Amino acid sequence: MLIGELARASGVTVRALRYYEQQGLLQPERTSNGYRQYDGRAVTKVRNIQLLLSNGFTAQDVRGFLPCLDDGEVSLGPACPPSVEAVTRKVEVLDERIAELSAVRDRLVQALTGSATPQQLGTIARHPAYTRPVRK
Amino acid sequence: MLIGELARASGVTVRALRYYEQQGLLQPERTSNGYRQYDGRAVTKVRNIQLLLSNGFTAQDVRGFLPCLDDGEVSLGPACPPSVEAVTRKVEVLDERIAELSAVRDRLVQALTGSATPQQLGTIARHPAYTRPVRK
DNA sequence: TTTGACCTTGACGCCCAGGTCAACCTTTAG
DNA sequence: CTAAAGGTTGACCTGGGCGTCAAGGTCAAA
Repeated sequence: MLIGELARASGVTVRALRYYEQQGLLQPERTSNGYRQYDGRAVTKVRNIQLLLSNGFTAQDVRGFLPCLDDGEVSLGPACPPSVEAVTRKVEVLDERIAELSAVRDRLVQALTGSATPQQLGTIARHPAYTRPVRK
Repeated sequence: MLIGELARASGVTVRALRYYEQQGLLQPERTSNGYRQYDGRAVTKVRNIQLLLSNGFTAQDVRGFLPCLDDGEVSLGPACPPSVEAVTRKVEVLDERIAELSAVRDRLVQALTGSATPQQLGTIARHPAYTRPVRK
């Protein structure tokens, strides 16, 4: 799979793909003529990268996430490079972001329905009870 | 409440506050000597702004959100300036973002627990069943 | 063999969310 | 009166995530 094809398949530009590589997020093979060669898993990988970048994470952040999101065939569990506690912290960061966005969402919905109750107003900053199901 | 106090209270810098104002996100009063004067609701408002900006939304996006998140005392329901369908679309955008982040989170947790099942691997891009409770 | 589509590596440019510095005014404390 | 702390505008700078040429190599089709 060449770069243009990957670009179309993953919905990002060729430029972005080269940038991701430069940032150490992708390491494609090279064909004999120097063309970048990607395998099928790159599509999902690139989508994940774009997803995280467009949600306020930096390329450096993403470097920390990726090894644990990769293909899924090998190296899962505590075998994924970054230390377990590092990933755990990232999960916590994600939970925070999700909670915050959920709070915003709920307030918008309340605004729409016009059913905002006094208790729930102006409380976005102190996250209203949001609990993610903790996988145990 | 002067700008420095608001900065400390809301956890952003003075510079950021002036930038927000320049972007039309804040309209503080001015004291006789030209100092910016904010009321108490500004704290929550600023936190909301920062929250959205740090989650991949632009200042322009935020301009669209704010009137419906404001103080909460008046102008809720379909009385909030942006058209109802505009806000509805923003809610949808939020739902997408939340779903995507949740998917990433779940995959990270799976990587941690080492219990990733084949069906759930490589599926981040096609959002695994995530359903926000739709307020009805 | 020439055209066109695709690829390569630079390198410069842009936008956005601020950081930083300069020059200056205002108010309170000593 | 003077210093310190906080405010003002204006201007330029920065870092991240690309957009956009420029100049050229490769390859299949006509």
